Amino acid sequence: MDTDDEFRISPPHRELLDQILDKWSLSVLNELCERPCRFNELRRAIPQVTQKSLTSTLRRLERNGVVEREVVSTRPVAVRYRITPLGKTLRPPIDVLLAWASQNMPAITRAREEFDTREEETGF
Amino acid sequence: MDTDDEFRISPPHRELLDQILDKWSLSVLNELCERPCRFNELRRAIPQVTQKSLTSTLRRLERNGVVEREVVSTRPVAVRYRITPLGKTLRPPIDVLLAWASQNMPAITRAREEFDTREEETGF
DNA sequence: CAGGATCCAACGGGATACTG
DNA sequence: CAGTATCCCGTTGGATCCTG
Repeated sequence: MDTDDEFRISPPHRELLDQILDKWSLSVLNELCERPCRFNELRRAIPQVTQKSLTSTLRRLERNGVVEREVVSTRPVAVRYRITPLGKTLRPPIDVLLAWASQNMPAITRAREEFDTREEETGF
Repeated sequence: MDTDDEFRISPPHRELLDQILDKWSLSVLNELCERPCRFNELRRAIPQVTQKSLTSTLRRLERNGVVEREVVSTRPVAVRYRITPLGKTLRPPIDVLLAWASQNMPAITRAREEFDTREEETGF
């Protein structure tokens, strides 16, 4: 009876999604899907991200095995980030999600406007 | 040439995903996909959520048009939350995502362990 | 029952300065 | 170049008390 009552989304799943779908991860993955990038290339590609956030995002993605970090020992050092095979498998789910977002953005915008005007009338 | 260089994920998409894939939204949507629920039913169904977080989550989902709020004027009042047609269209994308998570959880767990032990060796 | 209001601690994220 | 280290602040989230 309690078979799936405790089931839900499960904290591990939740945590995983948090780590991979967070603010900058999608942009980074998007970028790395097209080509390997160096640190500052990524910064330029995603202008709004700060160095700190980019660093922690990359670390997180690396830890979860979807991004790979390769240090080229030149002078000065170069670091090359690339997507892993595991990381590539993320494309389809993400694309499905983004497709959903694109398709339903108009409906959602309308819903928001309705909601907001309803709030104004009621709230005041 | 700069055709899709500025493209990326677009803030609206990003914001949308933030509002719908956040910590509690998935659990709530999951619950409401099965049946309409009252406020305290949801609290019981998702024990870890606080009243405050549940309230704001429901408001957000309502504003985005994926959840509907119906007030039944009894004594005391009852409030019934249900998923909207738009909300139902979220199922497939979410399921794809969760399927990915389930399938790759082992690989990810391994990646994390490897990363963490590598860190220990290097860090210290 | 279904929240609103408030207080507070923790965390993420930005800005800045510095390093191998 | 690719970060690390610090400071700082705004937002998030929990806990608690209160209400129509």
